Amino acid sequence: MPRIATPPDAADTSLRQQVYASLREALTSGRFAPGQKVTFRYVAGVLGVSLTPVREAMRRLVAEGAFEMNPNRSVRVPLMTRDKVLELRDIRMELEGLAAAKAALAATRNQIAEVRRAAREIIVARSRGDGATDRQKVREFHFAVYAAAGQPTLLRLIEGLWLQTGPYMNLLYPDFISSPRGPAGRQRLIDALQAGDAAAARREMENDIRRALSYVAGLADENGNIAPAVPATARKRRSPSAGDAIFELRVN
Amino acid sequence: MPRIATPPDAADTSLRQQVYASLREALTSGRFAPGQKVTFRYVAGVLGVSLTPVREAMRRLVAEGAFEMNPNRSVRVPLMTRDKVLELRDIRMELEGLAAAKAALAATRNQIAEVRRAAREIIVARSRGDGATDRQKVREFHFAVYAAAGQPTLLRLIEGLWLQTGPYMNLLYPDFISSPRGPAGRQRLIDALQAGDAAAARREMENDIRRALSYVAGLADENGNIAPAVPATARKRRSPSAGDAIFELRVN
DNA sequence: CCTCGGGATTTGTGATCACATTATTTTGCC
DNA sequence: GGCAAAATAATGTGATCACAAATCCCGAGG
Repeated sequence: MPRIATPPDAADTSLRQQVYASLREALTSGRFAPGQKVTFRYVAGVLGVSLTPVREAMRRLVAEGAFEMNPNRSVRVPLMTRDKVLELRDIRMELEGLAAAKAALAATRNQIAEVRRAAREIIVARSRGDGATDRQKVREFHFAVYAAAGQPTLLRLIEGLWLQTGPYMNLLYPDFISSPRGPAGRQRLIDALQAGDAAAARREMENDIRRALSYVAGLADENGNIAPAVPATARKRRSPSAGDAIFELRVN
Repeated sequence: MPRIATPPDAADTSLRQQVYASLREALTSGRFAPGQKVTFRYVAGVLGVSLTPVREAMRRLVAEGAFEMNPNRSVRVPLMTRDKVLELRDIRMELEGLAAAKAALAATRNQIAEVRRAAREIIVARSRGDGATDRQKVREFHFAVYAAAGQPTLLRLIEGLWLQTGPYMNLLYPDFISSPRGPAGRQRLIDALQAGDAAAARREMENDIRRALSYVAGLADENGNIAPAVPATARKRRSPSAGDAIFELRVN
């Protein structure tokens, strides 16, 4: 198996890294509600670690835009607006289009096979109405392409962008996802990778992102807000503890 | 005065933020040598603060790619390779081209005036052979354009990319910079902004970045390395203290 | 019933300490 | 004198504590 662009912190076993991975997982799978307040001590309590690694992990996520911090120091899951979605759409079209174009020029046979496998699994999950697996496989499909581009910095940037749009991608279900244009587009993308046609690969990737995020932008209310804030945080009076099941520390 | 995209941490007076700004300044102005080892305690000693804010600032810079951390836990200024420059070139062409295109559609009269002013100051500095001011004004010119795009996430991404290429931009002096194509290109970019011609603005910006970073990539040696490592760190035996003059804590 | 104030609580920030691991220097042997 | 091994120093990591600012809660006053 050829090695593909491996995240540089693959062997990082520090608590900070585990907390970071846990929060990232929780964010992308939608276990935090938009607008929800998330305190350092709460996370530290649930994960059973001290404040130090939590602070560093959450500060990084703030820097990446996955959390936002008010000037009056409180960390929240960002609310999404139409303008923000449109900005992210245009950025993602550029970067993920670039990655697809590079992948068309650089992908190995095995890497293309990975892409193809993910595409098949999307169809299977979708036929079963399994939205969670569907989303997971869509992610694998995209990142199989991006990994094939062999550009580590580009991959890191794209991961950061997915972290910001991720919690809102479930808004695509079930209405948008039923369109038959998705599978056809993915097939054309695979064909372009196979043929080494960078321009076509870029075009297909751009179209995919444009369609999905334009749809999400269209869900905004008259104020431009999408998926409005949950009624604040269900304030925990008791001290949080492991097993609160919001998320878990992922041990490797 | 119309509001333009203001950095979200404009009013952040925390030590962490000041350390972050100081290190960023030191990196972009080339006060750290590529490959140089930079320890937490060293920075803390020079800036006269404890490890805590230094750790958080440097961890963020590692996440942004401005420092790199070996698995055997030592933080270094990254070495640049031809492949990395070419990857950054292509990413920057996409994102800064996008920003220029957006700026052409959104720039106000005052924002265009800012761009024009920076362009004039580049010419002045260059005629004086003042490389440091030249670099500073080139940066101001570019970011005046990006700010006019009014896209905060895009601006943040571009800042991160400049942080990575910044220390190597002085390699453009004095040979590359003497080309007369730079000023003419900037004028065409200004004209495109004025005319609201997004495609032309994007083209000029892309050409500018392509020329500069392709030149830098061409400076690589036979191993693909650019500006090889300085002879390790001038190891400090005595404990570092304020006034070591490598960089200073910027107090607001 | 709503509004405003004041005290208790929560929460992020920064400093300090202990510890394990890595790096460096010194020592001892051939 | 050269080299390996032990000792010493350096360094990142995580926990804990103190503190100030922000927030929350509750009751007095209208």
